[in-house]
Parts: sequence; structure tokens; C-alpha cells
Amino acid sequence: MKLSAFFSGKQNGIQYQSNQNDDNKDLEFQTSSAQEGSRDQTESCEQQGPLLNVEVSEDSLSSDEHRVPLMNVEVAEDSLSSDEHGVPLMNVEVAEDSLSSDEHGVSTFEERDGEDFAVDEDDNACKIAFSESMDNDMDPELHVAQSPDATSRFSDVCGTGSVGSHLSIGSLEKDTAKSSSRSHSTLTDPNFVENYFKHSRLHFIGTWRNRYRKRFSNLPGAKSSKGNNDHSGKKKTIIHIDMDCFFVSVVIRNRPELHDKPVAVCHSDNPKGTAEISSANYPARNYGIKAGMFVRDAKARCPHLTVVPYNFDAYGEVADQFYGILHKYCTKVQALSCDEAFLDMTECLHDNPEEVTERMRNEIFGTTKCTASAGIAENRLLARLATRSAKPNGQLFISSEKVDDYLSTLPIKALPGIGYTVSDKLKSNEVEHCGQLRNISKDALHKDFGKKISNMLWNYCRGIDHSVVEAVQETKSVGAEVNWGVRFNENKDADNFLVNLSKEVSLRLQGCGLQGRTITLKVKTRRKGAGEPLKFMGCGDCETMSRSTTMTGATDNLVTLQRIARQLFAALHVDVKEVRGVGLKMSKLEHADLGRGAQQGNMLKSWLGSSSEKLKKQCSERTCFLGNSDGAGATTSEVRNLGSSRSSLTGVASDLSKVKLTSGRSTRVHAAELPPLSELDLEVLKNLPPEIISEMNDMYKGELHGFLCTIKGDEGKESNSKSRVLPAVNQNSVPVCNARLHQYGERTDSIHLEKRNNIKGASDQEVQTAHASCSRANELIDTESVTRLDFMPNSLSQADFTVLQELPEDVKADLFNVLPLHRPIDPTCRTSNVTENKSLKNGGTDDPKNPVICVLPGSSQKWAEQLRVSSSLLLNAIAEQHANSISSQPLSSILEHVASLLPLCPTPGSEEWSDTLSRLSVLLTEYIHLKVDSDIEELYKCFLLLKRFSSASELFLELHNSILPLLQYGWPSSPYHLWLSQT
DNA sequence: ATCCTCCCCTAC
DNA sequence: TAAGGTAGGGGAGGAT
Repeated sequence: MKLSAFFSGKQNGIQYQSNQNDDNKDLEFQTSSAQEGSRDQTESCEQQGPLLNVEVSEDSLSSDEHRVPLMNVEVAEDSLSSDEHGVPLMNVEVAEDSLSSDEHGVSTFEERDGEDFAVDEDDNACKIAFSESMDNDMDPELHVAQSPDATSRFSDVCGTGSVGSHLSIGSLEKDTAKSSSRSHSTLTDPNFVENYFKHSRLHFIGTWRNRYRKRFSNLPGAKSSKGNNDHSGKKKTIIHIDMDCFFVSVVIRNRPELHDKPVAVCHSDNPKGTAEISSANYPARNYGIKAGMFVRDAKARCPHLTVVPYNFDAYGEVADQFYGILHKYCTKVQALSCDEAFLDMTECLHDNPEEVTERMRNEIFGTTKCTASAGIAENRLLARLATRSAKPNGQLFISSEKVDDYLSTLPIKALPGIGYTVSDKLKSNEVEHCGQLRNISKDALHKDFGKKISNMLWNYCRGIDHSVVEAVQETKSVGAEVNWGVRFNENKDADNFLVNLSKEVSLRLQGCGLQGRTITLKVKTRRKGAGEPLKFMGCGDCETMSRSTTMTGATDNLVTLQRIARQLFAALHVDVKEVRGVGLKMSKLEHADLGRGAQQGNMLKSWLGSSSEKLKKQCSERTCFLGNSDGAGATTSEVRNLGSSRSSLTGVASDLSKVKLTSGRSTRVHAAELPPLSELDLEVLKNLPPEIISEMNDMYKGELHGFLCTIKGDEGKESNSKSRVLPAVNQNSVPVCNARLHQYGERTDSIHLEKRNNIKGASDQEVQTAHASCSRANELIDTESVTRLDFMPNSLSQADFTVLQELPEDVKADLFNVLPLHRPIDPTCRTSNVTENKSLKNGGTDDPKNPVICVLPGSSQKWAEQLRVSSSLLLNAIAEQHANSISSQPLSSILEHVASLLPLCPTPGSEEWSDTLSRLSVLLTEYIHLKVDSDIEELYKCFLLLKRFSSASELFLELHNSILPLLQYGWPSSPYHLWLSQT
């Protein structure tokens, strides 16, 4: 992701164009020398700095599409030096073969797709210029995360471990061929989804706008105009410009000998001919060949049709050149697709619009070697219609006076927005031309087509269009859909497919920085009675159905998407064997920085920002913050909602969660809306999780922290024994207990939620027992069929310390009791038994790094002796035990045996009591100092034992309470702090 | 009246 | 064999 940001940033640089070939050359050179060792590229490699190396190799990892460009450079070079046909250098052998076959004028297309484009010996007319498909100046940025798709490719390439294979061109090609041969359906290719999108023309078309959006959104004029209608009344000049048969023109742009021959673009030239023609040039169209036609039908009409494969890289490159030119002439450019745009010239026109258009078209042809047609008129509708009439390679200006004439004979179907359904419906009423449509009243149209469509019909047939040229439009939905090659035998096939589709959608969302609240699953099933589709692996005649769910909070989370996709699929109750297509779409989108905040520490802001008017009102009335008797309740409810907003289907009950979150979602909280610090409910404040406190602290410009410290100080005076501390203000704290919890996706939040509520309860000394807490967690976990043990961390090193810190002491103690405590946290901080022995024996006094307070100086033996001779029975017994035990035991081991000695504890208030207490206190203090830098876990063991004993002995309760503050914030390197920094 | 879901239609 | 996607918009009908 960072790399993609880097590349997309660089792309705007002027340098880029001139450097790219060099970069590619380097890449290619490196590849060749690494693999073949036959070409001396030392010089080139030396020139390449280390940074460039990394960049280049990462670049090549980033996308499968790079496999093709990798070879392009060499192709280009060869083309320059040898013949005009260029040779695809898949590997050395192929290159040689190609060279020889090229001499015979035989196509090289088949080299890539094998028999697909094999040339019939008797049909030389069908030769294909494979080199053309490869021949372009590679634009790395086009492939590197310019689109969400590229991002997805990136992650997948990394994930599937094909990272290193870019070194081998030969093996890459084999890979491609292999994957190509088995990627016909979801049943045979585990990576079907990814492979599919890589090859889909419609996917390319469909995602192009996104790519453009990212690339040109920063240009002047990119800001969208307000409102969709133009009320200014000023007469505009709109140009619609459209490249001619783009997919064909680009592929054959360096093949002038093909320009006057029928050519079509298609995936396969296989004799079976059920591949679909995507685009045909004008000579081909003269034979009646159209987009969407099967190759065999096209061949039937035109046996000498040349079929060329797609070259998506080239399309991207030419589209960039195209838009680069458009932006030179006009700042208001609305991209309709890779080859078609509207220009609002009203503001930037200084010359005759027709002359400007002519210049523009000439420049486009000069640069791209592809022709473009254009229409000029006073609105978008007429400009678009004009282009249609001007094609190919022409332009037409429709002046206001000519509009009526032009429209009267225009077929209805030609109007944009009128498809087969509407035009057929009109046709059945004997309305075929715009002139006839004008005779139909608005009311009659309204009855048949509804309000909006009838209005559009009524306006369009009169040449009226008030819509404006909008440079960048807001994305309203993000989705992925596959309706080809989808075949399932078992439920798990469908499940696997849903997982991959979810992955795709999640990555696309992330690529756009968006999150969605509504998830819609669309499923196509074979219509009853429909046989196998004519089209190979097509979906055929299908029924389509969809189910959607709307969550309270937006997400781009993969786990969530998968879970909901599965639920929606199950809700459709389809026979998986009948499924022919699946689509997953996210809508009700929000910008991720708003929603993601909830995950990354902006929960409060995110939640407040997503408030409805009602919630906002509540906040402004300060019920969120103020301490009336309902205040705490309201806060609990809001915290609950906070959790539920990300827990989607867990269905946490809450009044607020039912509030419709439709308007004003992006409203931010301003300082002016914040209540003064003095009005905050301390009880509520104290019980908020650290991440919320941290965020509030930001909102209060850091004043909250100080405020809390003051309060904490005051409370400390009131009661030293109060074990709970105020939440640490920690910007980076993440509210997750352990990594495993992540697996349960949004349930994690629910667990948090419960946890927070527990804290709240505990603060009132109405302590919920550890058992209660665990059983609550258990309830939630059980719903996912996970045992309690599964969700326990193995050691405290896996726990989020900020969470740990907030747990009530008894819950904490219980947690510690079930942890496998003897496991080291970290090899670097864990001391060996040897170290411990040494420390215990000499009391650590000889360690210069541990300037300990030695009330009881000397070796551990001396220390034990002091206990032995004390007047405390308990201490005597402890000393006795120590003497009997193996001398290498750490203090925690010694303390463990104290459990059986508890009856020896002195009576509170007695002299023996205070003596015992002070000696133990000093001992522990010293021990803490000794161990704090080397073995925190040992200290914790001791602390837990104290805690455990404190329930049975007042002595140990007192001891525990006096030691705890030392542990918590006694000095900067206290166990808490250290632990925090380590975890 | 307004919103939501589940479609369908359309352009590229 | 072949890669029938994507996204916006709107209507019907039901819920509120």
C-alpha cells in the first residue's frame, strides 16, 4: 500500500515519462542476467542504485500484469532494431521460434495462448499480431495500485508465494499457461476470482473510472459542481469526445497494414468460436460484425476477419494519453470511460469550438495513432448524439437551430438512457422516433414509465438536458461480481467462492479508502428448464435474486464481509449446483478515516461523527457527558451502541442502535460543542476505556489528561488502597485482548463491550466476580462454538496491557491464575534460573545496574537468617522452608508454600503483625527493585500470590495493598510500564 | 410522505 | 472452449 502511494505520487511527476523505459530496461536486464547469465548487464546493474533495486523488484511483485510488460521492453527494442513486427520474447526459445516464423509471415499470437489462436495453414488471413498486444511503452503505474484491483492483485501475488518467480520469464509463462489451461471454472481453479478479473474486459471497463478518479482527482477543475442541474441559464458549449472502436484501434495502432482490414478484439480465436467479440473496427462492422457477437458468427460473415487479443495495458496507456490531452484543452473534464469524455468548454473557450475540437482530435491522433470523434453542442445530450453521427473519425456541431431537425428522425433507441426495454415498450406503441415521442403527453409517459424516466423521455426527445459536466462523482457503491465460469458441486465450493469474492470487495474498498454499511449479495441461478448455455462457461438463462443487510457501522473488514456474505447466501436457499453467478456489493459508503477510526483509536469521534440528528442533539444537550442520575445510564447505553455499531449482526439491543443513521453522518465534533471539563461526570469518565479517554483528551487539546491526573491525585489521598487506576492516556492503545480474538471478527467488540460494562460495575465495588465475567464472555464465545480455553491467551505477553490494567482486581487475579505463567514473555527479558539464583543469593546488591534500597543487605542466606530469628512465627516458618528447599528457588516459589502457613499469620494490630508486615514489605520492595528490569513475570507471580493470600489473610491484604501502588506507578520502569512497552 | 429492499435497466 | 463487470439510477411494493 505504501508503495502504491509512492508510485501514484510519482506518476504526477514530469520526469516519469522519460524515465520509465530506463526503469523497465533495468528490470528486464536484471531479469535476463539473473536467469540466463548470457547477457552482460553489469553496467546497467551498477548504475542502478539500491533504492531503485528495491523499487523495481517491489514493482514487479505488485502485479501479475507485470509479467507482460517485463517482456515488452525487449520486444520494443527488438522491434526497433529489426523488423516492424516485433517479437514477443517469452523466453529464448520462443523468441527464436518467433523470429523464424515471422520470416514466413506467420502470426506469433499463438505463442501465448497456444491453440487458441493457432493459425490455420489455409487461412493466412487470420493472422494475428501478437507483438502488438505486447507492444507498448509500459506504464508501471498503471499496474501498481492505481486501482483497487491492482491493490488486490498485489496482495494476492504476495500471498500466493509467486513473488520470486518474476525472475524467470520462462517459468512465468509456463505458470500463465498452466493457470490458463485450468482456469475455466470455479471448480478447477482455486484462484478463479482473481484470474478471472485479470482477464475480464468488462471488469477493465467497469473499474476504469475508479482508476481515472484516483489519477486525476487532484487536477484543477476536478471538484464536482454543486447540484446536478444547471440553473444559470447561460448557454454552454459542451464537447463530447470518443475514441473510435477503442479496443481494436489501440491494439492495431502500430499496424497500419491492418487499418483497412476487418479486425476484431476477442479472447480467443478458437475454431469453436464461442468467444465474444468485444470490439470491431469499421471495416469489420461493414460486414455486420458487432460487439457481443460470437467469433464463429463473425467469421461466418467475414472469413478473413483478423482476430486480435486484448491488450489492457495498452488501453490504459492510451487512455492516459487521451486524458492528458483533454486536460490541456479544458479543466472541466468528465470521464465516462477510458475512451470517452465530456468537456465543458464554456469557461475555457477562446476560439471557435469546432477549430479547438479539430486541434484536439489531431493531437490525439498524433500521440496515440488512434482516431477520435467528437460532438459539439449546447448540452451533454446533444453533444453525445452529435458524436454518434460524426463517427468514425469525424466531428459534428449541432447548433440550437438544427436541434429539432436533427431529433425528429432520430430513433428513440439512440437516446442515452433508453435501452431495449424502454425502446421496445415505446415501439409496441408505435413510437420509434423522437419526433413521434414528442406527441406523447407527459402524463401518458408518466403512467407507463414512472416519474423520472418519463421526464427524461419528454426532455430528451426535445433535446433538453440540464445536467452538468461533473469532473469527479462520489462513489456510492463498491462491488465485485462474477457471472462466468461459476459452477459449484458442493456447499464448500460456494463457500470458498464467497470467501474470495469478499476478499476482492474488501480490498477494493480499502483501495478506495471506503467502508460500507449495506452488503448486498446477488446470486444468479439457472432458470428452470434452461439447458447449458451456448457460451462456454457462460451463465446462460438465469434468475437473479439478491439479499442485503444493513449494519449500524460501516466496515471494510474481510472477516465481517465473509460472515455476512455466507449468511446472505444461506438466506437465499439456493441449490449450489444451480448457481451461475455471484456478486457482492457494498453501499451506504463512508470514508474509511471516519469508520476506521473506531478500530484505530477514534472510536468516539467515529461514533459521534456518525450520529443522527437525534444523537447529535443528545450530545449537544450533554447527556453524553453530564452527570445527572441518568448520565451514567446514558453513557452505558452509548458505549453499548459504540460496540454494536461495529458488531453488525450480533444484535446488541439498544435504543440508540435503532436510530436511523442517515443524515449528517460526516458531521465532526467541534470544540464549541464540548462541555467544559468541570461539567464532565467523573464517575463516567473514570470508567471509559483508555482509547476513548485518549481521544477525548485530543478533543480537549490535551487538557483532559491533566484534569484526570488532578482527580487521580485527590482520590489517592482519599484511599490508598483503591486498586483501580485511571485509564492511561495512550494514543496507540488498541482495544484487543489478544490476537486470537481477532478471529471472531466483530464479536471481539462485543466481548469488549461486556468487559467495559464489567469495569463499570466493578467501580462501584459491586464487584462482578471473575466467574461472572468469564461466563459472559463464554456466552458470546459459545455462539461461535469456541471453548473458553480457545480464547485465553497463553501468557500475559499476548494480552493488551491497557485492557488488563482496566480489569477489576479479582478478574485480573483470576485471569492470572489460569495463565501458564512459566512461559517466558520474551527471550530477551526473561532471566534464566541461574540469574535468579544469583540474585536471590546475593540479594542483587552487587549489581551496579540495580541500585537497590537495602534494608536487609547481604546474601539471601543472611536474609533468610534474619527471617528465622525474627519474632514472627510466619517468617520463621518461611525461613525454615527456604532452608529446606533447593536454594535456587525464586521468591515466588517460596511464596507458593506460604499458602499452607497462612494459619501462622499474626493477629492484626499486634506487635508481631507490624513486624511481620514491615519485614515482608521491605523484602518485597527490594525484590521488586531487583527484578523489575530483568524478570517482570516473576514479580507478577509474587504479586498474584499476595493477591491470592489476601483473601484469606488480612496480613497479606495489607501487604498487597501497600505493594500494589509501587508496582503500578512506583517508578518509571515499574512492571506495568515495562510490560506495556514490551507488549 | 418517506424510506427500504429487491429487483430491473442502462452505459461504458 | 473463455474470462457475461461495475456502478448509478429508478420503480414496485411494503414498512413505518
